[in-house]
Amino acid sequence: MDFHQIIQNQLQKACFELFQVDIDQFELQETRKDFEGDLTVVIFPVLKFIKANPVSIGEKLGQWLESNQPEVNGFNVVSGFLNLIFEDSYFIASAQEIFEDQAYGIKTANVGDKAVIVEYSSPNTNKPLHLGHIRNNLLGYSVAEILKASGKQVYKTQIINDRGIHICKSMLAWQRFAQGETPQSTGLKGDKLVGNYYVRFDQEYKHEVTELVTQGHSEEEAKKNAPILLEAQKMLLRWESGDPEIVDLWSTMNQWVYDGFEMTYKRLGVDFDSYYYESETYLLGKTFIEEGLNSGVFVKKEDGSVWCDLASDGLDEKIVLRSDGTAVYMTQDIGTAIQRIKDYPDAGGMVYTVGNEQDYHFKVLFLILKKLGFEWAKNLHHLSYGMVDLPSGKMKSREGTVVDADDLIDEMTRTAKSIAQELGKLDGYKETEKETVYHQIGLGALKYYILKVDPKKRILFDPEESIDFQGNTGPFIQYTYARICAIVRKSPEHKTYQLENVNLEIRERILIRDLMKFPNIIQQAADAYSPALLANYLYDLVKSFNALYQNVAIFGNENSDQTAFLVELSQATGLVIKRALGLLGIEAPERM
RNA sequence: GGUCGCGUAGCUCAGCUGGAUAGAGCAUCUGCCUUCUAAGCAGACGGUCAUAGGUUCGAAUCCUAUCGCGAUCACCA
Repeated sequence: MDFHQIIQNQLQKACFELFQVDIDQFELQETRKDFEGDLTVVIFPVLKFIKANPVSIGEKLGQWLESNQPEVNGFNVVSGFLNLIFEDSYFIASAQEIFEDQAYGIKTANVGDKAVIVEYSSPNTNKPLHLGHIRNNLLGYSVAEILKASGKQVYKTQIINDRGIHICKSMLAWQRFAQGETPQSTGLKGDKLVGNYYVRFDQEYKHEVTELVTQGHSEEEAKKNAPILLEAQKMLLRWESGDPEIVDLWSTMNQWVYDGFEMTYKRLGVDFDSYYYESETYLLGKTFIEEGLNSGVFVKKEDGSVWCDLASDGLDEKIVLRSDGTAVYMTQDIGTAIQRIKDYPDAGGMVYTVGNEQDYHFKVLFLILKKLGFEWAKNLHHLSYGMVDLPSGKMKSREGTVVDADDLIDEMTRTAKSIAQELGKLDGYKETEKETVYHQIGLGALKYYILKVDPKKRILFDPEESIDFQGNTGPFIQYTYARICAIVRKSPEHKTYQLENVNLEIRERILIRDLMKFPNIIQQAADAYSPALLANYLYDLVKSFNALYQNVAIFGNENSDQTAFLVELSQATGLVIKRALGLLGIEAPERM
């Protein structure tokens, strides 16, 4: 049973015995570092029930707990705060439990519980992944891992936008200008190759537009009638009619892109359990429009278009089917959601990792699904995140101001390498081992930098200044883990210690308290869909550890029980750090 | 204009189910490498928590208004 709960119950009992009042909720919080104590009871809320001086109430409750709860060893009252001091043995025993628990903090999924589908990444197939996708991927992956750790079965998936005019643009430019180039012939990653032709299309298009304007056409007209655009539109029609030549080229080029994406995912360390493609799902929603019409959720207008009236929910009307009977974005998303639940019958909800520019869309989508009467519709969550901006402003692919995902990963790895070489770490390692560690550190820096920020806030990313390796950063945490590994490596073989020979100073108590919070933090992070919560906890933990282990000589201490305890405590800390890093998708090198 | 989000130290961010003196890192300055990894530790400097009201024993946190920044409001995706 949770210890806080025990104290809660005891306080209730104490109030009943001492004051004859029944209070079932007390405000408990961790004692602030600058006061003596471990757990604090805030007395003020109690004043509503007991008319007395808060200090005297605190004193009485403190005394009662001290004599009735063995773990409570002492207390003090500062203004309206009752600080409880726990027995050393309570902390030592807790540290030992953590040390021995092979899966500390991680719950395994209950068989009966509903699974969760987490969607993330979901790129277009006409250009390579960039910094924005990196935030999306890291968030989605990490949230999926956190949900798993909180005891849920999770399926990771994505929907790939593999159809539409933008794909045709790349295809057309490739046909015209590539002279049969392939990823194999050029050595380029497939997504980069295709992306180049997307850019090439745009150049050509702009060129044609200016030409038309000089010939005397209006700009608006020119933009609509540039020959290359008209041809791309024709190509889209041929694709839709299933023209084998076009479909063939389409699937070849898409495969190049997928291969390229897969390489980037691998480097990022993210993965998926399944993939959905819009080319296969874009017709799915239509059948449900029919059902919605029958049940009165949707209405058909005279021109044949179908709408959902959300005015009673404070929103406006939303179109769900065009007058020509074709699907819109919303139609597809309705269909895809339903399809996914069919594909994963054990799933009871979904998380969509999509940028905050689509807040309104998802609000509407979830509402419509609810109105259609799906049981799982109440468990849909939009994991909405802010843009990643550059100092120069928004990233714009047309202006060439995007930060490419692969380039960024390379850059981070290179920086890690040069810093490590400067510091003379990793001497005596094989070249391949070094490269692995550089990659781990470079990516650790990037991932932590992005994940530590509250998802809903915008991130300002300065590629020039790159990312720090000092302070509140991934490498700092990885470094601490590596140090712990060194302590364990160099410690005398493990011996058990005599409890009574172990002394706890304030810093040990703080560290153990931090460790004890871990399961709770996972739950909170899962509830809030926020890796940032976990990242910031991790930083606090590492700070606590460093503060302790910089000022304590572990080895060479004549009290060998104390040494054994400190080694065990650092091992327990290492365990939690590694696990927490894992939930953020960050690897923990044992030496760096 | 309507709706939603954000605004905390020079910079990047924590803290937000109301609780003690608002915390870190970077930058600047001062110490600490003959003992487990100095990617570190200890310390100094730095704040009208956008502004103004309100709620109460108590507000960075909740409510209202205002200002600033961003997103969104298509028979686009």
